[in-house]
Amino acid sequence: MNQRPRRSQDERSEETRAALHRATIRLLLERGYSRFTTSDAAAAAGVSRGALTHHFANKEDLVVRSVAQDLAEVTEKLRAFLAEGEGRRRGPDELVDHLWGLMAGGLFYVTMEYLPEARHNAPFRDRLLPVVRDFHAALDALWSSVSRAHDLDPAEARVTLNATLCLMRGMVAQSVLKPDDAYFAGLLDHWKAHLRALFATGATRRSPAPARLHAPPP
Amino acid sequence: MNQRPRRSQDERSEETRAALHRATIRLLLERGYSRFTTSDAAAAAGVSRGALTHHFANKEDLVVRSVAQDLAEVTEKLRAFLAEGEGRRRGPDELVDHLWGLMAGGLFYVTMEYLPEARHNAPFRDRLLPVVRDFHAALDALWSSVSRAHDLDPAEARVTLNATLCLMRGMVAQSVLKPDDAYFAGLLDHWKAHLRALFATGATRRSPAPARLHAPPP
DNA sequence: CCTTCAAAACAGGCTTGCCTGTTTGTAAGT
DNA sequence: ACTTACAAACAGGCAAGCCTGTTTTGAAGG
Repeated sequence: MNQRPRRSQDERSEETRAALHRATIRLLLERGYSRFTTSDAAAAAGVSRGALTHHFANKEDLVVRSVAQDLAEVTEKLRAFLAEGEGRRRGPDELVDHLWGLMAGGLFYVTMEYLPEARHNAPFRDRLLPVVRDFHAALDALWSSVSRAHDLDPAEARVTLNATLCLMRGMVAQSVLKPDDAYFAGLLDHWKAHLRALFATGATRRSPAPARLHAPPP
Repeated sequence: MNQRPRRSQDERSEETRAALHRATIRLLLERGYSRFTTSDAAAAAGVSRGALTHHFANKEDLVVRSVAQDLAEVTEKLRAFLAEGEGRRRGPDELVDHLWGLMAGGLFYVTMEYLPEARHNAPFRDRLLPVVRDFHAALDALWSSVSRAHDLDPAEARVTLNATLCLMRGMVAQSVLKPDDAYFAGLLDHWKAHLRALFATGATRRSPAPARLHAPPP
């Protein structure tokens, strides 16, 4: 029937692992961590459970490496988006929309699946920590490029853009039990206005941003 | 030995249910939903598993009613905090600190435990929806009282304070895999400055807040 | 006041299904 | 030939729901 091309061992392994990575992320998104079984992962990837156990030490190992792979791909997509708009001085609105598409499009739903496990499973968390550390480092590097492109104070921009992601994480979490698109659109509009103000002032080094005009009460 | 006072049926039931509610929230916080078993809940509450099954139809029922109870208590605590500072015109810093204490002190960790289950278990979600709807309604009512006390535009204040909670949700989520207190302190400072600016301008009805000074790019 | 009895509250064992890690067996590459 | 990649059966554990008894309470009747 299907005349299989002769693949090298490395190719076979790589294809099997990649298929399992994809299946794992997809199943985490669609069914959640508690319903995610290694049998389902193998079936969804089109390989046997034996193949899975051969390539991954255990369930945690499969999830950690799948998440690492996924985050690397997300980083690359975001880098490409920012690089693409490098010359044409895009405003913050498009950045917000793109980040929201990323987060609400699955990234943070997957994150919400493994966070509880990470919180209660120390070995799992310890393996995940360097993965997300690298991800956050990559984000900070991207935020630096944004601050350079828009002449913003780098430290200020980093805080602001990290706050943007935190806001979106909270929104995605809330969206699970609050089916109200207008509410979230309103929050995004509010935030876009805030960012436009910060971007427009330039917020150059040492100059006080508008949000800092008022000293704390005595 | 211990001469038990004769309790009415209602008292017995209420005490048993309350003990199970408390144990459920505590175990969700400490061990997570996936590790949360009805046996553990009964043991932690000091009652038998039979007592649990008598008062709660199933595991979901126990969790939903425990969460509802917990959210009601949180609402009451927050209401008391706001009422207490009604006269003395507290600034937004104290509100942020109080909300952060609430969220990071357990509230959102518990939420993160049942959100994934709610996302994939439709009956569970359907039972949870009215519970959180009431909670959000109570919050909006509290935000209204804040906007009244500080002469803020009610709609603007509602969006801002809901954004505050979303930001904190995202921060708490991130804190699971980012052990960096300085990072979160920086985000909170940033947000406090933002709120101080909004509160100081008064942001009376129809008057443009500072964040709205700049029109979107053409 | 005391007895009686039904209903609610409680206690604990059983069982079935499922999922993980392991082991043993087979085929494909080098 | 020998190692790696894959396949499938096995064994152990665990938790939810169910089911069968036991105790406590409340109310009515004598």
